[in-house]
This record gives sequence, C-alpha cells and structure tokens, in this order.
Amino acid sequence: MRRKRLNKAACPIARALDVIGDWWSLLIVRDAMRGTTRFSDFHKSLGMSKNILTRRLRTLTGQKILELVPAADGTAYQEYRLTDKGRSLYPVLMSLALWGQDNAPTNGPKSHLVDREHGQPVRGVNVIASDGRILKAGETRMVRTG
Amino acid sequence: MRRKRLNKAACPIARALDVIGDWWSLLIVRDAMRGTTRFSDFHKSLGMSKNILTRRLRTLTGQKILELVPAADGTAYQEYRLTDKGRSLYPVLMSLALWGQDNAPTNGPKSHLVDREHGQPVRGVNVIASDGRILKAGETRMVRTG
DNA sequence: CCGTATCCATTCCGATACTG
DNA sequence: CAGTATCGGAATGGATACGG
Repeated sequence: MRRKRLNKAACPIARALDVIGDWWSLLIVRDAMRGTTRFSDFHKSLGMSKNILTRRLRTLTGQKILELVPAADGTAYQEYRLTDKGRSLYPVLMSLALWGQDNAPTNGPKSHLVDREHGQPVRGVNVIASDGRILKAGETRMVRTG
Repeated sequence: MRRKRLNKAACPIARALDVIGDWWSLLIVRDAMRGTTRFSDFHKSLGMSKNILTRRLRTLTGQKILELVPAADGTAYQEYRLTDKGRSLYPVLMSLALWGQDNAPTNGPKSHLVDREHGQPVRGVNVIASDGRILKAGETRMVRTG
C-alpha cells in the first residue's frame, strides 16, 4: 500500500509537505541556494547515490522548483537552477536552520547562519501579521477558504 | 543498507531534517499546536494507522518535542503536550503553510492562515538579521563554528 | 480509550557496474 | 560529466486483530 497522498489536503502545510517533505529535496534546494547547479556538485555535496539524486532532481524539476537550462559556462552540459518557486522556500530553510542550531546539537563540527554582509548571526525568523505585528505560536489559525 | 544519518552533519538544516524531516512528524506537531493532545484525536485528524501514530509519538516524545503528562481533565489517561522545543517549530510550520498556500494548489477545499485576533491573512515570514534588517535569499551563508 | 502485535506491500535508499 | 540499470536491504506505512 502506498503512502497517503496529501496533495488534496485542505491544509497548506500538508500540501507543502507532500511536495517537498522528503529527506533529500530540501537539502538539494539548500545547495541550489548556495549556488550549486551541476549534477556532480550535488552528488559530491550530498553524498547520496546518483541513482536517487537523479530521481529527486527529476521530481524537483517536475514541480518547477528547479529548472534545467543550458550551462552558463558555455559547455555542452546543462545545469539545474532554482525557479522563483524554489527560491521562495528560503524562509522554510532558514527557520529549519535556526531550529536545528538550537535544538539538534552535534559534537562534531558545525556551522551556523550569518548574514552575508556583516557576518553577524541571524537573529530569528518572524511571522508577520497584516498589520505588521509579530505573531507567536497560538496567535494564528487556519480558516476554510474554498 | 540504512538511510544515511544526518545527525552528525555540520549543517543545522540537515540535522533538523534528521529529527523532524519525515512525512508525519510535522503534521503531528501542527495538530499539537492547534491544541490536540489525545491519541484518538491525532488519529482521527491524521487518518494514519494507529501503528505508525504510536511510533511517531514515541519518537517525538523521545526527542522532547512532545511530552506525555497526566490528562488535565482528571481522567486516568495521559495526553501529549508540546514542549518549548516543540513550540519553537512554529516558524517552520508557518513558512511551510505560506509556501503551500502559494505554491501547492488544490482544487478541493482549502484553508489559509490568518491571525487569530483580527482574522486577517498572515503577511509573511521574515528572516531578521542581528541589526533588524530583513534578509532575502542569497543574503545569508553558513560559517563553520566548531 | 489507548495502545501492541503481526503481517505484508511499497517505497526508499545505497552500492556497484555500465553507457554516451 | 551526467546519467541508467540492476540488485538487495531497510524503513515506512497500512490493515487487522488483540489486550489492559
């Protein structure tokens, strides 16, 4: 029996997870956001088998999160680039990064998030109401639309 | 061969995904944030088999994202409650919800996120630098800490 | 009501070898 | 470089039946 599909769920969280809620997709998008574009570079960075990388890249391009375009460097190859839809996953990745920094420790080497311009740590990720207020857990709810 | 464990990864995104990057965990946390506490209520809401729900709840309590406490209503049962660590996943869920609203459409009924007080749509999720600036994709990077 | 215990199908993932 | 082909092991997920 297959996994339950959530792409028809009313809840946008469930639908989002149906698209990018698997182990590798967000890591591929993370690399793409750093500037990775080539198959071999994803492969080296992620250490996954080429087999699965192929499948994931195909899914992500199918979802229009990545697109396959002629390589910018003039070689005969192609490269994977983030679309706007993919780039809009930025807050998802950043909130995951901040949560991981604080709540998923490791003894080994670790990195943390800084802003590129000043090198200072990122302060946080805020949920903003339409009037500009910062919303906390419990101050939002979901309402039925259609 | 097992899935590659990412709990020793330097990247906090990878470590975060190692903990909560599976299909069901974030949906359980979502329900918990709405106030769901009881096994049967999670079960009804998620429509998954009790088998797996048990496993996931155990993992989440093991990770201290949920905790099992005596039921508040005086019954002999227990209930699952979010810890602070669990509640701090709020920005992750919200950014997923906003992404899903815009990028994972459905023909069926759908919900969207509003702030509880005024019922207005949530504006967005912002990444905030230490000096208060709002950061966009490409304006952050990861640096090695330890 | 809140789970556990089995059983089974599917999917995921990794390793390796091979191709244009 | 960028995949494809094949294999096998592992984890996931569902159905069902059962127990405290």
